[in-house]
Amino acid sequence: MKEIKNREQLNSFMRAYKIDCLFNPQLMPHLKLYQFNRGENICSQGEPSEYLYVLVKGKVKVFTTSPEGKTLILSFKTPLELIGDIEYVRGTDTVNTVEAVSPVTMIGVHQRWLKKYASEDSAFLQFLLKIITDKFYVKSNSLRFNLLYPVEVRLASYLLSVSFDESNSLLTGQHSAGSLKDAANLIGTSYRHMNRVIRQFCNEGLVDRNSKGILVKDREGLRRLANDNIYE
Amino acid sequence: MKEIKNREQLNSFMRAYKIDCLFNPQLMPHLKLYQFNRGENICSQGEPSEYLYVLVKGKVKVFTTSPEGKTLILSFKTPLELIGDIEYVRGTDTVNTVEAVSPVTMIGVHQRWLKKYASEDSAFLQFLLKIITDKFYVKSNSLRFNLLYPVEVRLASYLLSVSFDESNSLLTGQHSAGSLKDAANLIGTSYRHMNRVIRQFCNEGLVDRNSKGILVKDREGLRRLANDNIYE
DNA sequence: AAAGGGGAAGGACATATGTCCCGGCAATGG
DNA sequence: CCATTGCCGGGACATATGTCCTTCCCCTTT
Repeated sequence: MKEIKNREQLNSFMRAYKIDCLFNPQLMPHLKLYQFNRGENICSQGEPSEYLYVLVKGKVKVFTTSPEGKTLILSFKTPLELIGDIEYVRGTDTVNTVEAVSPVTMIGVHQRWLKKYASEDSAFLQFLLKIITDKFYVKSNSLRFNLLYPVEVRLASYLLSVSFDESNSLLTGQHSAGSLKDAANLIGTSYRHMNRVIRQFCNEGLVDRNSKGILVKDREGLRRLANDNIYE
Repeated sequence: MKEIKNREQLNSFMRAYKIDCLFNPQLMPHLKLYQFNRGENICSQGEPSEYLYVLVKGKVKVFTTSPEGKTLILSFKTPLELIGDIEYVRGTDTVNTVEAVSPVTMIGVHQRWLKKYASEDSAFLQFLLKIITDKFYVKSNSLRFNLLYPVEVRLASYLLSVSFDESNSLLTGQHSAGSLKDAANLIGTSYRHMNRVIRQFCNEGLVDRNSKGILVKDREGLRRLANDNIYE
């Protein structure tokens, strides 16, 4: 993570997403712009939550780790989205880990200033409400999707999510074996079973396997299989 | 549903849950107290959402119906809880069906008055935020639970939820065959498989099967099996 | 170059869950 | 009282997924 000290850029993001009116004047000086590299963690489960972030560019994945050490994917998010909102409202430690899957830009503000200047600000509260409510709605769908569809569909959906960012440009299309292990954990299945499904995808010409990992070949085919993408 | 025209009772509920300060004076005259019978629907998926309800007594179950006609349980709720909050914030039709599983008392207020008198009220907005955020948190856990545990555990959990109300008093302990069919849909499995699991429960002495349906025999045993109850 | 180590893919088997269907029992109507 | 209908429990089989373990390949070390 590194801070981008560019006031003009920060303002232009706020104008682009029409969020400049959400932060009252006293809050403005405490807004900062941050850049995260691909693979970097924005926040980690269990750690104290200090900042509220507004995702304005790039894509992140949100996942949780169970007591037994299994990880489970919760969602992928693209702008406009909030990170750390639940923790801010509940006053708890970070609930889920958030990782950048493409280069990510965020507006960050320390909870201290929000408590001081925004906790009575109805425009800001309404914005929080809207975002959290939408998140809740998405999670409801995700729950349904996960219980109703087999690993095959979830994997297709996962591959689409990590291969393309919010502008739909190809990120890599290439997934190393290491990241595949993650992927298995993330969609809630065993590595073994995932291999089975990958093999099936190879036979169907959807992806290709090489010494480096696997490569997405037929994006449209995957999309057809995934129907509706759960993870975003 | 029937309205209970008892101002004193309404006020005593509000005092008991310390929510009297949430509704500003203009809103007060528009609060009504409603009673729902066991089995009655509070709201139904797809219908326009008009009221925000505050659950102050009893227990409800929340479930969703997929395009293919499968129903899936989302949660059980006990006081203090809101019904219709997501719909109010998003301005959408009812997302999930909510049904009373015990006699239920709710405070209801039409969205029209909320929009008029409460949309800038930061105390009320903060309350909404808190409740919805908690809901979101619970749903995250539920998602994890559903993906990590087999039908056996979910069924035990379900039986506990529908057999006992919020004061933990026994509701019926008896589940008719008809309601079992629902149960299967609700926990996201086939009726056939549920029967298998019930048979297993019988062998283990957890429940008993008779001509009328099944009867919970060993509540503690079920609780042990369910670990942590997902549905509430 | 030979030997060893580590990780990844896939075989073999076990378990969980779904689908189809049949036989029995109870309610209903004649 | 008997025949019909419909629902329910459970058998048989199919499919999805998990677990364990062996084999193979690549890389490092000697």
